[in-house]
Amino acid sequence: MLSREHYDEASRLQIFSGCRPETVAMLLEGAFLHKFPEGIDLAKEGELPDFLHVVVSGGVELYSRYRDRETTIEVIGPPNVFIAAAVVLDRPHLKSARVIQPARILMLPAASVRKALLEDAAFAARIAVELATAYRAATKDLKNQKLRTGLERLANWLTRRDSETGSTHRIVIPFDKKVLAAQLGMAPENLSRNFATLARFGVKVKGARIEIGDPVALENLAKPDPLIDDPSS
Amino acid sequence: MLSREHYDEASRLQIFSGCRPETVAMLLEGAFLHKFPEGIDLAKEGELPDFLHVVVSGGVELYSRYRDRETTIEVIGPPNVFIAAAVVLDRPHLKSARVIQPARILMLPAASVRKALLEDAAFAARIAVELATAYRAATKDLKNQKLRTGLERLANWLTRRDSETGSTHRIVIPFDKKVLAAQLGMAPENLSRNFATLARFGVKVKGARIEIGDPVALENLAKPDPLIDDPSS
DNA sequence: CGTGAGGTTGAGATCCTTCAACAGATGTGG
DNA sequence: CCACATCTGTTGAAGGATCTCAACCTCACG
Repeated sequence: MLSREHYDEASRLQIFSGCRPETVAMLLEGAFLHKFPEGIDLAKEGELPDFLHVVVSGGVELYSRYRDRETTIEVIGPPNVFIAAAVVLDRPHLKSARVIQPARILMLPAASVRKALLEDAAFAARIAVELATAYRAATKDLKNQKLRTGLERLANWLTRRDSETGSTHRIVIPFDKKVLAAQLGMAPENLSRNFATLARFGVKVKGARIEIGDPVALENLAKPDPLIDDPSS
Repeated sequence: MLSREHYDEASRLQIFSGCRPETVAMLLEGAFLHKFPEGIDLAKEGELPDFLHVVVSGGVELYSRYRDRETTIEVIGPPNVFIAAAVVLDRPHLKSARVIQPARILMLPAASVRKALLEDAAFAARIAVELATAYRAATKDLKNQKLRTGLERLANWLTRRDSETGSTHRIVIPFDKKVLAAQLGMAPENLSRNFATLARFGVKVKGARIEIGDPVALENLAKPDPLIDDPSS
Protein backbone atom coordinates (compact mmCIF):
# COMPACT_ATOMS: atom_id res chain seq x y z
CA MET A 1 0.00 0.00 0.00
CA LEU A 2 1.39 3.35 -1.03
CA SER A 3 1.59 6.38 1.21
CA ARG A 4 -0.17 9.54 0.09
CA GLU A 5 3.18 11.00 -0.94
CA HIS A 6 4.24 7.97 -2.92
CA TYR A 7 0.81 7.72 -4.52
CA ASP A 8 1.12 11.28 -5.83
CA GLU A 9 4.64 10.67 -7.07
CA ALA A 10 3.67 7.45 -8.80
CA SER A 11 0.56 8.86 -10.43
CA ARG A 12 2.64 11.50 -12.17
CA LEU A 13 4.70 8.91 -14.04
CA GLN A 14 4.57 9.06 -17.79
CA ILE A 15 2.99 5.63 -18.02
CA PHE A 16 -0.21 7.05 -16.51
CA SER A 17 -0.43 10.23 -18.54
CA GLY A 18 -3.83 10.57 -20.20
CA CYS A 19 -5.31 7.65 -18.30
CA ARG A 20 -8.57 7.82 -16.40
CA PRO A 21 -8.16 8.45 -12.66
CA GLU A 22 -10.03 5.23 -11.87
CA THR A 23 -7.51 3.30 -13.93
CA VAL A 24 -4.63 4.85 -12.06
CA ALA A 25 -6.35 4.17 -8.75
CA MET A 26 -6.94 0.55 -9.63
CA LEU A 27 -3.35 0.05 -10.78
CA LEU A 28 -1.92 1.66 -7.67
CA GLU A 29 -4.29 -0.25 -5.39
CA GLY A 30 -2.04 -3.25 -4.92
CA ALA A 31 1.19 -1.53 -5.95
CA PHE A 32 4.50 -1.24 -4.15
CA LEU A 33 7.22 1.35 -4.34
CA HIS A 34 10.37 -0.25 -3.00
CA LYS A 35 14.05 0.53 -2.75
CA PHE A 36 16.41 -2.23 -3.77
CA PRO A 37 20.15 -2.46 -3.16
CA GLU A 38 22.66 -3.40 -5.84
CA GLY A 39 22.77 -7.08 -6.73
CA ILE A 40 19.13 -7.94 -6.00
CA ASP A 41 17.27 -10.00 -8.59
CA LEU A 42 13.86 -8.59 -9.42
CA ALA A 43 12.80 -11.26 -11.87
CA LYS A 44 14.04 -14.62 -13.06
CA GLU A 45 13.74 -15.89 -16.61
CA GLY A 46 11.26 -18.72 -16.97
CA GLU A 47 8.98 -17.53 -14.16
CA LEU A 48 5.58 -15.97 -14.64
CA PRO A 49 5.38 -12.23 -14.00
CA ASP A 50 3.62 -10.98 -10.86
CA PHE A 51 4.22 -7.29 -11.41
CA LEU A 52 4.87 -4.73 -14.08
CA HIS A 53 7.99 -2.86 -12.98
CA VAL A 54 8.72 0.82 -13.45
CA VAL A 55 12.22 2.12 -12.74
CA VAL A 56 11.74 5.34 -10.77
CA SER A 57 15.44 5.75 -10.09
CA GLY A 58 18.63 3.69 -10.28
CA GLY A 59 19.60 1.08 -12.85
CA VAL A 60 18.51 -2.42 -13.78
CA GLU A 61 20.29 -4.98 -15.95
CA LEU A 62 18.27 -7.42 -18.02
CA TYR A 63 20.22 -10.58 -18.73
CA SER A 64 19.81 -14.16 -19.91
CA ARG A 65 21.56 -17.46 -19.51
CA TYR A 66 21.93 -20.40 -21.87
CA ARG A 67 24.07 -23.44 -21.14
CA ASP A 68 27.06 -22.01 -19.28
CA ARG A 69 26.88 -18.66 -21.05
CA GLU A 70 25.30 -15.41 -19.90
CA THR A 71 24.67 -12.16 -21.71
CA THR A 72 23.26 -8.74 -20.93
CA ILE A 73 20.34 -7.81 -23.15
CA GLU A 74 19.76 -4.31 -21.91
CA VAL A 75 20.50 -1.87 -19.11
CA ILE A 76 17.64 0.43 -18.20
CA GLY A 77 17.20 3.52 -16.08
CA PRO A 78 14.29 5.81 -15.19
CA PRO A 79 11.59 6.27 -16.20
CA ASN A 80 11.46 3.00 -18.10
CA VAL A 81 9.11 0.09 -17.74
CA PHE A 82 10.28 -3.49 -17.94
CA ILE A 83 8.71 -6.94 -18.15
CA ALA A 84 5.81 -5.32 -19.99
CA ALA A 85 5.63 -7.97 -22.73
CA ALA A 86 5.55 -10.87 -20.28
CA VAL A 87 2.83 -9.15 -18.24
CA VAL A 88 0.64 -8.34 -21.24
CA LEU A 89 0.82 -11.89 -22.57
CA ASP A 90 0.96 -13.57 -19.14
CA ARG A 91 3.92 -15.65 -20.27
CA PRO A 92 7.24 -16.47 -18.63
CA HIS A 93 9.97 -13.86 -18.50
CA LEU A 94 12.54 -14.24 -21.23
CA LYS A 95 15.09 -12.27 -19.23
CA SER A 96 16.17 -11.99 -15.63
CA ALA A 97 16.42 -8.56 -14.02
CA ARG A 98 19.11 -7.50 -11.55
CA VAL A 99 19.66 -4.18 -9.82
CA ILE A 100 23.05 -2.71 -10.79
CA GLN A 101 22.56 0.72 -9.28
CA PRO A 102 20.50 1.12 -6.08
CA ALA A 103 16.99 1.56 -7.41
CA ARG A 104 13.49 2.60 -6.54
CA ILE A 105 11.00 0.43 -8.35
CA LEU A 106 7.25 0.84 -8.69
CA MET A 107 5.56 -2.54 -8.98
CA LEU A 108 2.06 -2.80 -10.44
CA PRO A 109 0.15 -6.08 -10.06
CA ALA A 110 0.16 -7.94 -13.38
CA ALA A 111 -3.52 -8.85 -13.21
CA SER A 112 -4.49 -5.20 -12.70
CA VAL A 113 -2.41 -4.21 -15.70
CA ARG A 114 -4.15 -6.72 -17.93
CA LYS A 115 -7.53 -5.57 -16.63
CA ALA A 116 -6.70 -1.90 -17.22
CA LEU A 117 -5.61 -2.75 -20.74
CA LEU A 118 -9.14 -3.74 -21.67
CA GLU A 119 -10.91 -0.95 -19.81
CA ASP A 120 -8.91 2.15 -20.60
CA ALA A 121 -7.88 2.80 -24.18
CA ALA A 122 -5.49 5.56 -23.12
CA PHE A 123 -3.61 3.16 -20.84
CA ALA A 124 -3.61 0.45 -23.51
CA ALA A 125 -2.24 2.98 -25.97
CA ARG A 126 0.50 3.96 -23.50
CA ILE A 127 1.44 0.32 -23.04
CA ALA A 128 1.42 -0.08 -26.81
CA VAL A 129 3.83 2.87 -27.05
CA GLU A 130 6.07 1.32 -24.38
CA LEU A 131 6.09 -2.01 -26.17
CA ALA A 132 6.66 -0.43 -29.55
CA THR A 133 9.62 1.49 -28.15
CA ALA A 134 11.09 -1.60 -26.51
CA TYR A 135 10.55 -3.60 -29.70
CA ARG A 136 12.34 -0.99 -31.73
CA ALA A 137 15.20 -0.90 -29.26
CA ALA A 138 15.53 -4.68 -29.58
CA THR A 139 15.44 -4.41 -33.37
CA LYS A 140 18.20 -1.82 -33.31
CA ASP A 141 20.27 -4.02 -31.06
CA LEU A 142 19.75 -6.94 -33.40
CA LYS A 143 20.98 -4.83 -36.33
CA ASN A 144 23.88 -3.65 -34.21
CA GLN A 145 24.84 -7.25 -33.44
CA LYS A 146 24.38 -8.65 -36.92
CA LEU A 147 25.75 -5.82 -39.04
CA ARG A 148 28.70 -4.59 -37.01
CA THR A 149 31.95 -5.91 -35.61
CA GLY A 150 32.73 -5.64 -31.91
CA LEU A 151 35.01 -2.66 -32.48
CA GLU A 152 32.30 -0.82 -34.37
CA ARG A 153 29.76 -1.52 -31.64
CA LEU A 154 32.11 -0.12 -29.03
CA ALA A 155 32.91 2.98 -31.08
CA ASN A 156 29.21 3.62 -31.55
CA TRP A 157 28.46 3.06 -27.89
CA LEU A 158 31.06 5.69 -27.03
CA THR A 159 29.78 8.30 -29.47
CA ARG A 160 26.18 7.70 -28.44
CA ARG A 161 26.95 7.81 -24.74
CA ASP A 162 28.93 10.98 -25.25
CA SER A 163 26.11 12.74 -27.07
CA GLU A 164 23.61 11.58 -24.44
CA THR A 165 25.69 13.08 -21.65
CA GLY A 166 26.32 16.51 -23.09
CA SER A 167 29.04 15.88 -25.70
CA THR A 168 31.79 16.80 -23.26
CA HIS A 169 33.99 14.10 -24.81
CA ARG A 170 34.42 12.73 -21.31
CA ILE A 171 32.48 9.62 -20.45
CA VAL A 172 32.11 7.55 -17.33
CA ILE A 173 31.02 3.95 -17.70
CA PRO A 174 28.19 3.72 -15.18
CA PHE A 175 28.68 0.01 -14.38
CA ASP A 176 31.29 -2.73 -14.47
CA LYS A 177 33.18 -3.16 -17.72
CA LYS A 178 32.11 -6.78 -17.92
CA VAL A 179 28.50 -5.63 -18.06
CA LEU A 180 29.40 -3.31 -20.91
CA ALA A 181 31.20 -6.16 -22.65
CA ALA A 182 28.19 -8.43 -22.34
CA GLN A 183 25.86 -5.70 -23.52
CA LEU A 184 28.03 -5.12 -26.57
CA GLY A 185 28.15 -8.85 -27.23
CA MET A 186 31.81 -9.58 -26.61
CA ALA A 187 34.04 -11.23 -24.01
CA PRO A 188 35.50 -8.93 -21.34
CA GLU A 189 38.99 -9.61 -22.68
CA ASN A 190 37.87 -8.48 -26.07
CA LEU A 191 36.52 -5.22 -24.70
CA SER A 192 39.97 -4.49 -23.26
CA ARG A 193 41.61 -5.21 -26.58
CA ASN A 194 39.10 -3.10 -28.47
CA PHE A 195 39.76 -0.20 -26.10
CA ALA A 196 43.46 -0.65 -26.79
CA THR A 197 42.75 -0.50 -30.52
CA LEU A 198 40.77 2.71 -30.08
CA ALA A 199 43.84 4.41 -28.57
CA ARG A 200 44.93 4.90 -32.16
CA PHE A 201 41.76 6.93 -32.67
CA GLY A 202 42.42 9.19 -29.69
CA VAL A 203 40.44 7.30 -27.05
CA LYS A 204 42.10 7.34 -23.60
CA VAL A 205 40.83 4.98 -20.91
CA LYS A 206 41.55 5.33 -17.20
CA GLY A 207 39.43 2.95 -15.17
CA ALA A 208 35.78 3.81 -15.81
CA ARG A 209 36.69 7.24 -17.12
CA ILE A 210 37.13 7.69 -20.85
CA GLU A 211 38.33 10.69 -22.82
CA ILE A 212 37.54 11.06 -26.48
CA GLY A 213 40.57 12.92 -27.76
CA ASP A 214 39.56 13.01 -31.41
CA PRO A 215 35.75 12.95 -31.76
CA VAL A 216 35.92 13.25 -35.54
CA ALA A 217 38.21 10.24 -35.93
CA LEU A 218 36.03 8.18 -33.62
CA GLU A 219 32.82 9.11 -35.39
CA ASN A 220 34.50 8.36 -38.68
CA LEU A 221 35.23 4.87 -37.47
CA ALA A 222 31.83 4.41 -35.82
CA LYS A 223 29.76 5.59 -38.78
CA PRO A 224 26.63 5.93 -36.63
CA ASP A 225 23.29 5.30 -38.33
CA PRO A 226 20.12 6.91 -36.94
CA LEU A 227 18.21 3.70 -37.65
CA ILE A 228 20.49 1.86 -35.22
CA ASP A 229 21.84 4.43 -32.81
CA ASP A 230 19.29 7.20 -32.33
CA PRO A 231 17.54 6.44 -29.06
CA SER A 232 14.66 8.66 -30.09
CA SER A 233 14.02 7.42 -33.61
CA MET B 1 -11.84 0.41 -51.35
CA LEU B 2 -12.62 -3.17 -50.44
CA SER B 3 -15.26 -5.28 -52.09
CA ARG B 4 -18.00 -6.76 -49.93
CA GLU B 5 -16.26 -10.12 -50.11
CA HIS B 6 -12.86 -8.76 -49.16
CA TYR B 7 -14.41 -6.67 -46.40
CA ASP B 8 -15.90 -9.77 -44.81
CA GLU B 9 -12.66 -11.70 -45.16
CA ALA B 10 -10.61 -8.89 -43.67
CA SER B 11 -12.95 -8.26 -40.76
CA ARG B 12 -12.53 -11.84 -39.62
CA LEU B 13 -8.79 -11.41 -39.10
CA GLN B 14 -7.50 -12.00 -35.61
CA ILE B 15 -6.31 -8.42 -35.29
CA PHE B 16 -9.96 -7.27 -35.19
CA SER B 17 -11.30 -9.88 -32.80
CA GLY B 18 -13.14 -8.25 -29.91
CA CYS B 19 -13.07 -4.81 -31.49
CA ARG B 20 -16.12 -2.62 -31.90
CA PRO B 21 -17.71 -2.81 -35.38
CA GLU B 22 -17.26 0.96 -35.81
CA THR B 23 -13.54 0.55 -35.22
CA VAL B 24 -13.30 -2.17 -37.81
CA ALA B 25 -15.34 -0.09 -40.25
CA MET B 26 -13.11 2.93 -39.75
CA LEU B 27 -9.94 0.90 -40.20
CA LEU B 28 -11.20 -0.77 -43.35
CA GLU B 29 -12.49 2.50 -44.77
CA GLY B 30 -9.27 3.45 -46.51
CA ALA B 31 -7.79 -0.03 -46.58
CA PHE B 32 -6.45 -2.06 -49.48
CA LEU B 33 -6.16 -5.78 -49.99
CA HIS B 34 -3.58 -6.35 -52.70
CA LYS B 35 -1.67 -9.21 -54.25
CA PHE B 36 2.04 -8.71 -54.65
CA PRO B 37 4.48 -10.80 -56.70
CA GLU B 38 7.79 -12.03 -55.40
CA GLY B 39 10.53 -9.42 -55.17
CA ILE B 40 8.34 -6.38 -54.53
CA ASP B 41 9.39 -4.02 -51.75
CA LEU B 42 6.52 -3.09 -49.44
CA ALA B 43 8.43 -0.73 -47.19
CA LYS B 44 11.83 0.90 -47.08
CA GLU B 45 13.82 1.55 -43.94
CA GLY B 46 14.06 5.20 -43.06
CA GLU B 47 10.69 6.13 -44.54
CA LEU B 48 7.60 6.99 -42.53
CA PRO B 49 4.88 4.33 -42.48
CA ASP B 50 1.69 4.96 -44.46
CA PHE B 51 0.00 1.67 -43.66
CA LEU B 52 -0.11 -1.09 -41.12
CA HIS B 53 0.39 -4.32 -43.07
CA VAL B 54 -1.24 -7.65 -42.39
CA VAL B 55 0.02 -10.74 -44.22
CA VAL B 56 -3.08 -12.62 -45.35
CA SER B 57 -1.11 -15.16 -47.35
CA GLY B 58 2.40 -15.60 -48.73
CA GLY B 59 5.69 -14.58 -47.16
CA VAL B 60 7.50 -11.35 -46.41
CA GLU B 61 11.16 -10.83 -45.52
CA LEU B 62 12.14 -8.00 -43.20
CA TYR B 63 15.71 -6.90 -43.77
CA SER B 64 18.11 -4.07 -43.07
CA ARG B 65 21.21 -2.57 -44.61
CA TYR B 66 24.22 -0.89 -43.06
CA ARG B 67 27.27 0.22 -45.01
CA ASP B 68 27.67 -2.47 -47.66
CA ARG B 69 26.15 -5.19 -45.49
CA GLU B 70 22.62 -6.54 -45.44
CA THR B 71 20.87 -8.90 -43.07
CA THR B 72 17.48 -10.53 -42.71
CA ILE B 73 15.81 -9.74 -39.43
CA GLU B 74 12.72 -11.89 -39.79
CA VAL B 75 10.60 -13.81 -42.26
CA ILE B 76 6.88 -13.65 -41.63
CA GLY B 77 3.83 -15.42 -42.92
CA PRO B 78 0.08 -15.23 -42.26
CA PRO B 79 -1.62 -14.04 -40.21
CA ASN B 80 1.07 -11.72 -38.92
CA VAL B 81 1.15 -7.98 -38.76
CA PHE B 82 4.26 -6.01 -39.56
CA ILE B 83 5.45 -2.41 -39.27
CA ALA B 84 3.22 -2.10 -36.20
CA ALA B 85 5.82 -0.36 -34.04
CA ALA B 86 6.63 2.28 -36.65
CA VAL B 87 2.91 2.94 -37.18
CA VAL B 88 2.10 3.26 -33.48
CA LEU B 89 4.96 5.67 -32.87
CA ASP B 90 4.76 7.38 -36.28
CA ARG B 91 8.50 6.96 -36.71
CA PRO B 92 10.60 5.76 -39.64
CA HIS B 93 10.76 2.06 -40.45
CA LEU B 94 13.81 0.34 -39.03
CA LYS B 95 13.49 -2.48 -41.56
CA SER B 96 12.64 -2.84 -45.21
CA ALA B 97 10.04 -5.39 -46.28
CA ARG B 98 10.22 -7.51 -49.40
CA VAL B 99 7.83 -10.15 -50.70
CA ILE B 100 9.57 -13.52 -50.96
CA GLN B 101 6.50 -15.64 -51.61
CA PRO B 102 3.63 -14.19 -53.66
CA ALA B 103 1.50 -12.53 -51.01
CA ARG B 104 -1.85 -11.00 -50.28
CA ILE B 105 -1.47 -8.04 -47.96
CA LEU B 106 -4.11 -6.04 -46.14
CA MET B 107 -3.01 -2.45 -45.70
CA LEU B 108 -4.64 -0.27 -43.04
CA PRO B 109 -4.02 3.50 -43.09
CA ALA B 110 -1.55 4.42 -40.38
CA ALA B 111 -3.53 7.45 -39.20
CA SER B 112 -6.65 5.33 -38.75
CA VAL B 113 -4.71 2.83 -36.70
CA ARG B 114 -3.42 5.51 -34.36
CA LYS B 115 -6.93 6.93 -34.05
CA ALA B 116 -8.43 3.52 -33.30
CA LEU B 117 -5.79 2.96 -30.66
CA LEU B 118 -7.18 5.82 -28.58
CA GLU B 119 -10.85 5.06 -29.18
CA ASP B 120 -11.15 1.31 -28.79
CA ALA B 121 -9.44 -0.36 -25.84
CA ALA B 122 -9.97 -3.82 -27.35
CA PHE B 123 -8.12 -2.81 -30.50
CA ALA B 124 -5.38 -1.14 -28.47
CA ALA B 125 -5.07 -4.29 -26.40
CA ARG B 126 -4.79 -6.39 -29.58
CA ILE B 127 -2.07 -4.14 -30.90
CA ALA B 128 -0.34 -4.38 -27.53
CA VAL B 129 -0.48 -8.17 -27.83
CA GLU B 130 0.96 -8.01 -31.36
CA LEU B 131 3.76 -5.73 -30.23
CA ALA B 132 4.48 -7.79 -27.14
CA THR B 133 4.74 -10.92 -29.30
CA ALA B 134 7.01 -9.22 -31.81
CA TYR B 135 9.14 -7.82 -29.01
CA ARG B 136 9.53 -11.25 -27.46
CA ALA B 137 10.43 -12.74 -30.83
CA ALA B 138 13.13 -10.09 -31.21
CA THR B 139 14.40 -10.79 -27.70
CA LYS B 140 14.62 -14.50 -28.47
CA ASP B 141 16.50 -13.77 -31.66
CA LEU B 142 18.89 -11.54 -29.74
CA LYS B 143 19.55 -14.35 -27.28
CA ASN B 144 19.94 -16.77 -30.17
CA GLN B 145 22.54 -14.49 -31.76
CA LYS B 146 24.46 -13.63 -28.63
CA LEU B 147 24.47 -16.96 -26.83
CA ARG B 148 24.90 -19.46 -29.67
CA THR B 149 27.35 -20.25 -32.44
CA GLY B 150 26.25 -20.41 -36.04
CA LEU B 151 26.17 -24.20 -36.00
CA GLU B 152 23.94 -24.19 -32.92
CA ARG B 153 21.58 -21.69 -34.50
CA LEU B 154 21.27 -23.85 -37.59
CA ALA B 155 20.69 -27.03 -35.58
CA ASN B 156 17.98 -25.29 -33.59
CA TRP B 157 16.37 -23.86 -36.70
CA LEU B 158 16.15 -27.37 -38.13
CA THR B 159 14.63 -28.93 -35.01
CA ARG B 160 12.18 -26.08 -34.62
CA ARG B 161 11.16 -26.09 -38.25
CA ASP B 162 10.72 -29.85 -38.10
CA SER B 163 8.44 -29.71 -35.09
CA GLU B 164 6.44 -26.87 -36.65
CA THR B 165 5.79 -28.91 -39.78
CA GLY B 166 4.66 -32.15 -38.22
CA SER B 167 7.91 -33.73 -37.01
CA THR B 168 8.24 -35.81 -40.18
CA HIS B 169 12.02 -35.33 -40.04
CA ARG B 170 11.77 -34.05 -43.59
CA ILE B 171 12.05 -30.31 -44.04
CA VAL B 172 11.84 -28.05 -47.05
CA ILE B 173 13.50 -24.65 -46.83
CA PRO B 174 10.74 -22.33 -48.03
CA PHE B 175 13.05 -19.68 -49.48
CA ASP B 176 16.56 -19.21 -50.82
CA LYS B 177 19.39 -20.54 -48.72
CA LYS B 178 21.00 -17.13 -48.64
CA VAL B 179 17.92 -15.77 -46.91
CA LEU B 180 18.20 -18.54 -44.34
CA ALA B 181 21.89 -17.74 -43.91
CA ALA B 182 21.15 -14.04 -43.33
CA GLN B 183 18.36 -14.88 -40.94
CA LEU B 184 20.67 -17.10 -38.96
CA GLY B 185 23.33 -14.42 -38.96
CA MET B 186 26.01 -16.05 -41.08
CA ALA B 187 27.50 -15.81 -44.55
CA PRO B 188 25.98 -18.09 -47.20
CA GLU B 189 29.28 -19.97 -47.49
CA ASN B 190 29.17 -20.63 -43.80
CA LEU B 191 25.68 -22.08 -44.02
CA SER B 192 26.97 -24.58 -46.60
CA ARG B 193 29.84 -25.54 -44.35
CA ASN B 194 27.60 -25.85 -41.33
CA PHE B 195 25.30 -28.15 -43.29
CA ALA B 196 28.35 -30.21 -44.21
CA THR B 197 29.28 -30.42 -40.53
CA LEU B 198 25.76 -31.58 -39.66
CA ALA B 199 26.18 -34.57 -41.97
CA ARG B 200 28.06 -36.15 -39.07
CA PHE B 201 24.85 -35.81 -37.06
CA GLY B 202 22.70 -37.54 -39.66
CA VAL B 203 21.50 -34.46 -41.56
CA LYS B 204 21.22 -35.02 -45.33
CA VAL B 205 20.74 -32.04 -47.64
CA LYS B 206 19.54 -32.22 -51.23
CA GLY B 207 18.78 -28.77 -52.59
CA ALA B 208 16.05 -27.25 -50.45
CA ARG B 209 15.05 -30.66 -49.09
CA ILE B 210 16.54 -31.81 -45.81
CA GLU B 211 16.28 -35.12 -44.06
CA ILE B 212 16.96 -35.46 -40.37
CA GLY B 213 18.36 -38.97 -40.13
CA ASP B 214 19.08 -38.93 -36.41
CA PRO B 215 16.69 -36.57 -34.60
CA VAL B 216 18.13 -37.44 -31.20
CA ALA B 217 21.69 -36.62 -32.20
CA LEU B 218 20.58 -33.34 -33.74
CA GLU B 219 18.53 -32.33 -30.73
CA ASN B 220 21.44 -33.26 -28.54
CA LEU B 221 23.61 -30.85 -30.43
CA ALA B 222 20.96 -28.15 -30.64
CA LYS B 223 19.99 -28.19 -26.96
CA PRO B 224 16.82 -26.19 -27.62
CA ASP B 225 15.60 -23.87 -24.87
CA PRO B 226 11.91 -22.95 -24.64
CA LEU B 227 12.89 -19.39 -23.72
CA ILE B 228 14.62 -19.03 -27.08
CA ASP B 229 12.99 -21.51 -29.42
CA ASP B 230 9.35 -21.95 -28.46
CA PRO B 231 7.37 -19.80 -30.84
CA SER B 232 4.43 -19.85 -28.45
CA SER B 233 6.15 -19.05 -25.18
C1' DC C 1 50.20 -6.13 3.96
C1' DG C 2 47.74 -9.96 2.38
C1' DT C 3 43.56 -10.87 -0.15
C1' DG C 4 40.18 -10.73 -3.57
C1' DA C 5 37.71 -8.65 -7.31
C1' DG C 6 37.98 -6.44 -11.60
C1' DG C 7 40.70 -5.65 -15.41
C1' DT C 8 44.60 -6.39 -18.74
C1' DT C 9 47.78 -8.96 -21.61
C1' DG C 10 49.56 -13.00 -24.14
C1' DA C 11 49.12 -17.36 -26.75
C1' DG C 12 46.61 -20.67 -29.05
C1' DA C 13 42.38 -22.47 -30.84
C1' DT C 14 37.96 -21.80 -32.99
C1' DC C 15 34.63 -19.44 -35.52
C1' DC C 16 33.66 -16.85 -39.25
C1' DT C 17 34.37 -13.98 -43.39
C1' DT C 18 36.25 -12.92 -47.80
C1' DC C 19 37.79 -13.84 -52.27
C1' DA C 20 38.08 -16.92 -55.91
C1' DA C 21 37.09 -20.90 -58.56
C1' DC C 22 33.88 -24.25 -59.74
C1' DA C 23 29.56 -27.09 -60.05
C1' DG C 24 24.64 -27.69 -60.96
C1' DA C 25 20.29 -26.15 -62.36
C1' DT C 26 17.49 -23.30 -65.17
C1' DG C 27 16.35 -20.53 -69.06
C1' DT C 28 17.00 -18.45 -73.74
C1' DG C 29 17.93 -17.92 -78.43
C1' DG C 30 19.64 -19.84 -82.47
C1' DC D 1 18.70 -29.85 -79.57
C1' DC D 2 22.63 -27.39 -78.30
C1' DA D 3 25.58 -23.37 -76.91
C1' DC D 4 25.57 -19.96 -73.83
C1' DA D 5 24.37 -17.06 -69.99
C1' DT D 6 22.77 -16.64 -65.40
C1' DC D 7 21.66 -17.63 -60.89
C1' DT D 8 22.39 -20.30 -56.76
C1' DG D 9 25.00 -22.92 -54.07
C1' DT D 10 29.43 -25.40 -52.91
C1' DT D 11 34.31 -25.84 -52.03
C1' DG D 12 39.09 -24.27 -51.08
C1' DA D 13 42.51 -21.16 -49.15
C1' DA D 14 43.81 -17.34 -46.45
C1' DG D 15 43.15 -14.01 -43.18
C1' DG D 16 40.52 -11.65 -39.62
C1' DA D 17 37.63 -11.62 -35.55
C1' DT D 18 36.62 -13.59 -31.43
C1' DC D 19 36.90 -16.81 -27.60
C1' DT D 20 39.25 -19.46 -24.01
C1' DC D 21 42.71 -20.31 -20.78
C1' DA D 22 46.25 -18.67 -18.07
C1' DA D 23 49.22 -15.37 -15.98
C1' DC D 24 49.68 -11.00 -14.25
C1' DC D 25 48.55 -6.50 -12.72
C1' DT D 26 46.18 -2.92 -9.94
C1' DC D 27 43.65 -1.14 -6.52
C1' DA D 28 40.46 -0.98 -2.65
C1' DC D 29 39.76 -2.88 1.68
C1' DG D 30 39.99 -5.48 5.84
